[in-house]
Order: sequence, then C-alpha cells, then structure tokens
Amino acid sequence: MATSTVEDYIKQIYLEQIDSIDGFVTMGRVAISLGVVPGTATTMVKSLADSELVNYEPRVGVRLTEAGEELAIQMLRRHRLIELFLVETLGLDWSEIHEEAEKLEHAISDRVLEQMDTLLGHPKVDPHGDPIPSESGNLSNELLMNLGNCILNQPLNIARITDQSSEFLQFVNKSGLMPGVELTVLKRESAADAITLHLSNGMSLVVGTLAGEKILVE
Amino acid sequence: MATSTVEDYIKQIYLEQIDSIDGFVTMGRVAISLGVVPGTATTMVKSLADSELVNYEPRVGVRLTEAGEELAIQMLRRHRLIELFLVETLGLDWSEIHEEAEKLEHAISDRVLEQMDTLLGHPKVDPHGDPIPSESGNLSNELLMNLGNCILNQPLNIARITDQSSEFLQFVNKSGLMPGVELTVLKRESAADAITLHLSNGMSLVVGTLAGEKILVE
DNA sequence: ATATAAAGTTTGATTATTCAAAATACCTGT
DNA sequence: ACAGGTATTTTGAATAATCAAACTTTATAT
Ligand SMILES: [Mn+2]
Ligand SMILES: [Mn+2]
Ligand SMILES: [Mn+2]
Ligand SMILES: [Mn+2]
Repeated sequence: MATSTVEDYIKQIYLEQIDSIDGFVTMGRVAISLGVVPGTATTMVKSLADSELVNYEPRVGVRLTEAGEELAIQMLRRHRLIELFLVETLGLDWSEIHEEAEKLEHAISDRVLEQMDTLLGHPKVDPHGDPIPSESGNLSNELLMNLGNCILNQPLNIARITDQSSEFLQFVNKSGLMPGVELTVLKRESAADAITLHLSNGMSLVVGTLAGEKILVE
Repeated sequence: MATSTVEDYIKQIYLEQIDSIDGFVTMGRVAISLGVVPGTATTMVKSLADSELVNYEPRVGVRLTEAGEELAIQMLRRHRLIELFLVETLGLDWSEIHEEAEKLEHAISDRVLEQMDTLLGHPKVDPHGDPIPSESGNLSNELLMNLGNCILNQPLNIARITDQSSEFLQFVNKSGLMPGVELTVLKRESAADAITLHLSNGMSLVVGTLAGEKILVE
C-alpha cells in the first residue's frame, strides 16, 4: 500500500505534469510543490521509480507511469470529493477546506468515499470548480476561457478558480467571484492591465489581468 | 504534536487502565492491545514517559499522567463522535465503523469535529452505547447492569455493547440486540449457563452467560 | 531451594522520511 | 572555451516506529 507521503508526491507530480511542456516535472518543482528540500525530492522520486509509479530521468525530471497516473487520479477524486463534502455537509468555508482534505484524502476508505459520492449526488466539480474524476478514473479536461480572453459583453458563469492560495480565495470570496456566479466582462484595457466586470448582483469591479486569468468562465 | 501512533497508545492505555485493578497496565496488555511485540511496547512506553504522557515503572507497568489522560479522553471523543457520524450521516453499518474511526480520529481537525458534534446535536453516546466525552473532557461513567445480573421480568433497554469485535457485533446485529432495543430477561439458569430473553418485537432467544454479560442494560 | 516458565527488557537491524551541506553536472553569457 | 551560477545529486545523519532474537527478572511448582 502506498503511504500518504507517496500519495501526495504522486498527486502533486500529476498536477505539475499537466502544465509542463515536455511532460517531465523537474526536481525543483517537485521539491517546491511538496515543501521539501531538493535532495529529499530526488531521493523520494527514486524510490517512487522503484515502485514503478514514475519514470525518473536523472537531471531531466519525473513522469508518471500508467500506475502512477491511476493513483494520482484516484487521489484527486478523493481530495475533491472530500472538499465538496466538507462544504456541503459540514458547512465549512470553501476557502479553508484544502488543508483538511489534504489529510483526510489518505484516511477515508473507499466505502466512505462512495457513500459521500452518493450523498452528494455524484457531483462533477469541487467547490473551486475543479473537475472530480469519475470512479472509473475519467477526468473531464475541457479547456475554459478566463476573464483575460473570454468574449466581452456576454453573460458568463464563473466555472473555476485556478489559484487556490487562501489569499486569492479570500479575495475571490470578498469580491463575490465564486464558481457559479454570473458576470459580464465589460472591457479590457491592456495598457492599464485592467479588466472591468459587471456582476449579476449589480456590482461592478476592476481586476488586474493576472488575477483575471486565474478565474475561468464558461 | 502527538503522532497518530502516540495517540493510539495513549487511548489504548486509558481503556486498559479502566479495567485494571491497581491502575497499572502491563507491557503485555499494551502490546496485545496495539498489536505489536512486547519489545516494541516497552520501547514506545519509555518514549511516552519521556513526553510526560505516562509514568512507567519497569517490570510493573504504565499509568497515564494528567496530560496523558487528557489526550486519551480527547481521542475517545474523536473516535466516538466519528463513529456516530459515520452511522448517522453516511449510513454505514455500525458493526464496521470502528476501523474507519481508528484512522479518521487522527486526521480531522478540531473545526470539523465541532461541526460534526453540532450536526449530531451534541450526542452523549456512540453507536455501541459508549459515552462520548464532552468537549471539556467530562466522561460519564455510570455503571450499568448486564443481562447476567439485571432484574428479571422487567422491561429494560439495551444501553451498551462491551465486546466490539466484529464477530460479536455481527451476532448482536443478527439477533436484534442493538443499543436502544427493549427487552425482558425471563430467566437465568446457571447450570445451563443460559439466559432467556424476550425482545419487544416478539422474538425470544437464549444466550450464554458470557455473551449476556457483554450486553449492558438500563 | 531450584529448575522452569512467563513476562519484560535490551540489542541490533530495518523501513520510511527528512535535512544540511558537500559534490557534481549543466547552462549561459561573454 | 570557460567562469559563474543554478539545478541536481550524493553523503551522512536524524527521527519515528517496528521486529527478531537474546537476555534478564520475577513468579511458580515441585
Ligand atoms: Mn495529502
Ligand atoms: Mn479543490
Ligand atoms: Mn487510531
Ligand atoms: Mn464505539
């Protein structure tokens, strides 16, 4: 059985791999994303390679094997289902559930997971709008527009928040830009680096391009 | 912070201490109750003593300190609240929740625990009838009669099952002797080592004295 | 009072995970 | 082509938890 440390490494490598060019994740990225020193990342990745969960090329990086990807997706399902459960059933704030799910994802049994899934009605997205893989391991991967490149003057729905630092989520909360909210992008001024929005609740606000690109819509 | 191993040792020592004569728990009991070899128990207990959670007397046994008892009761609260939550909210079978709670008790935050407590309406007993310590650490300890020593021909309610092996719980389930059920003890024949019961649902059945003593009533 | 048996402790090793610091390889700009 | 800088790997050590097997104490039973 994979330890919770192994589960975290694999999940994190998967996430990093998604937005990597060549499919390889560097040791530096692994280290940062898991909060360890580079030497630890190297050691651990070599051991993951021994377990056939990744392919490791010294001085190049890691890439998940089939088995690794399967485990990663399973962990993603656990993590996201738990996050939704914490919000829906226990009424926690969606900006503070990540750490909790980070621990629980290793502790609950498949039995409990399925029970949660049923109770929640087989949801497709978590509170941040991230897709929840199906039990069979299917992960929808439609690419969405963001506030920096979507159509102007068209009602859109916020689908997903890609920066999940509690700082950004707090801002999103405060500004009423949570997933599900309807809005219209009024204008974009590249010189001013600004995007002007109009929310369905009547509020208008301006965000910078960098922030806007972290908010996906559909 | 205490590791989950430490939490388990302390909780288990507390449980063993309750039904010990002199208040000391032997290394043998610690070892069996945690499923480790005796040498491991000795080593671990010495380290618990270094952390001031227990007092250890070589060749005599362990006893919890104030701090140890506090931690033990906190873990008991977690364990039992989680068990009830799994049954009430997630609809799991009460005979299969122990192992689950054994892992979750180390993973959930205080925040989530309080949320569960609120959702369940500050319950006083878990699905096995074991008392749930209050947030302040109070554990009710009324002693109950069992089917082997209670009054005859008097309607009573099953309050608690003391043997929580899945084998026994399965039998309890099958026979309809879960906590909350009403019954009357018709007769006890010491020679036959048998106790005859009449359940409120009309069923009658006979159990051995040993089994009967594991079922507490009030 | 001794020999056994039972219980408990020690010792030496192993696995998993991590860090600090030294060593090495690779890349870049001149 | 090479000096310096950056990334990566290696080495050596630490912590937590465990086991097997040897050893020591204490209890028991003749
Ligand atoms: Mn995690
Ligand atoms: Mn999420
Ligand atoms: Mn436990
Ligand atoms: Mn219980």
